Amino acid sequence: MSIKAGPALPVSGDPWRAVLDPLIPVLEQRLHDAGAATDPGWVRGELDLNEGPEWDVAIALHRPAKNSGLAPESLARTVATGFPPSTGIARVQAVGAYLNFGVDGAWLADRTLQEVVDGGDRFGHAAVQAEAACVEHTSANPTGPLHVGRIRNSIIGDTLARVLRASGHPVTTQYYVDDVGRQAAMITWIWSKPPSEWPEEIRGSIPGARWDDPNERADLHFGKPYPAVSAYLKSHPEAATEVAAITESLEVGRAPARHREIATATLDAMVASLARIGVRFDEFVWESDFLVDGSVPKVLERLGQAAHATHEPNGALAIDAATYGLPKESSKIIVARGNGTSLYVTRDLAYHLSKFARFPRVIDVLGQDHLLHARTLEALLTEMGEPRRPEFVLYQYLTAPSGGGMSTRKGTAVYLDALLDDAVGRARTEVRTRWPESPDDEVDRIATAVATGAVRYHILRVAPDKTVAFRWEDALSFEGRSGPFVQYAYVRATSLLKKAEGGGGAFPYRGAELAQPEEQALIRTIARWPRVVAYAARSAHVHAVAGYAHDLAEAFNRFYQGVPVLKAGSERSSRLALVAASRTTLGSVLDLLGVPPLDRM
RNA sequence: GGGCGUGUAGCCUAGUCUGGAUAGGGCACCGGGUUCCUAACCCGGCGGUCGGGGGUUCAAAUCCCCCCACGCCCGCCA
Repeated sequence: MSIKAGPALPVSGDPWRAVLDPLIPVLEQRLHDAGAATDPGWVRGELDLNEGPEWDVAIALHRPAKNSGLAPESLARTVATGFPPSTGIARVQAVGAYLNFGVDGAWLADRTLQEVVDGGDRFGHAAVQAEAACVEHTSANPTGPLHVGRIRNSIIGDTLARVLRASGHPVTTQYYVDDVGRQAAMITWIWSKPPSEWPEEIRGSIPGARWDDPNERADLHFGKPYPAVSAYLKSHPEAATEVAAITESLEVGRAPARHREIATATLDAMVASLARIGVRFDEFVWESDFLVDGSVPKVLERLGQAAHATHEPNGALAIDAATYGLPKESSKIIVARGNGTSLYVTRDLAYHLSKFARFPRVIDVLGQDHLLHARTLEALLTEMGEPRRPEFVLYQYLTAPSGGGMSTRKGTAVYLDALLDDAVGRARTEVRTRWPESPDDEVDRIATAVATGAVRYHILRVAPDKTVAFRWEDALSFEGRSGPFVQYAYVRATSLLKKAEGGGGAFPYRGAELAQPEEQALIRTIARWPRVVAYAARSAHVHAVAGYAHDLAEAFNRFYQGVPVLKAGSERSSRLALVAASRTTLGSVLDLLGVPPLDRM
């Protein structure tokens, strides 16, 4: 199951609306006159873009024919015969039980180019402001470098934020930093003494490089002993007790000296990795804040008085999970330990209350392994009498090349930085063969953008609820359905416009001059963009944007291949206008995907 | 055992919510294309029991039921 983000406002500048809106009542009237009245809204729901060899818009008439006892084929013929003129419609034909409408290509070209000129970079974006939204994503514990298994969260979250912004929502992105859980406590525990005093099992297990290299990045440095510590604690209860003591000290706001420093340094390094692929955060919310400001104790107080609260023999506070049908074997949700300290879900509750106080819409990007946590959170919100709910966007993890999850402990993790380094290296080789004379920093600039585009697109092209196995050769692909493919189309358009010396870039056009099949196909693809934005925002299916990006780039490449522009005759200006519109739309698409645009590559 | 998710050509994938015409792409493979705007491209070919079975329907990849396979989750971890 996947839980989708809610509705988005309709976007502006949709050329198809200018066709469909007036066509619908006409069609309804025709059906009525033919003796096949339809339910209100039926035509609007069924009539949609449905491209065929000779048509753009189609509707199947089986249903109204059946309801009225007519033969579908004859109904289609009756309705098609003598169909009155309608905006943008050039042809109406009945094919079997289908009614097909062909759009006037010149009209659509004029309309679409005008929309792009009017909208500019905001073509396809919402014209009105929607409610403020908070998108929480990534939120990985600051206990070591980010690996690729988690990166889907960051890229989907970042892209969703971009898509929602385009559809009119002022968006705040948040990274929820768990600095008070057991994992953070483990890091603090081991680093609270010099490595020379570490247990041999931990010190000896760190392979290769020095663990005390002061020049090492903080996430690698502080995270290095983590897997060994985790294993060590399982067989050393006295050490586990020490870690528990740290957890308790965090709970009351008395963190050990270096605790925050380590967490901050580690987080900074992780965020720096994400910045390489254009993922940025508006706010970092520290879990400890909710302990310090007293909101967690308040949550516990409310839960203690809740209808299904039970007190365990050792003093732990629980809520009866059976009431909510949660698949908990214990059928209890523990919200406070026997020693009175809070748990992740309790603190998350406080966090969500704080989000509800600020944002009309609250969206959480979560790995599907957190589904039960999401359900638990909802159950506890109900228990507290809180009516509001976050919207969850769930995704499956990327698995390791060997199959199975990526795990630092098992050594199956592929780190984000390693992936990016490889991608940049490969891209550099490609760029160098094309631009042997360019200076190194220029080659690096292009290679970095290409690598970023490849990696982001590789993640975004697949629906989030699909489990995908990470494979280097796929992630580093620069051809076919890839980020660089889209970047390349943008480069071609940019280069063309540069050579055309358009100055302000405003080229007079006449839609009637854009009649080549490649031109018409490209125009139809551009015209679809506003609907793609609206759909992606409504459904939280950001992969629809990636799919569209390929369609648009492909349509442009075919046009580029088949239709001369600079050497064209009287159509030159119109074609340049189409190139400019393509570039604007491609730029907008790249922006929403977070794939960097390039002027050459 | 229960919950959730996934299953579409050799490999990857869109479409499934909201049933509709010949199931779209990409990789790989085979064959073409550059005196011309960047060949990270374009054109053609090859390749499909939409996991299996039943059902509903004029019509099923799509909806319903059963089954199979794989992944994740079911902690006083996060």
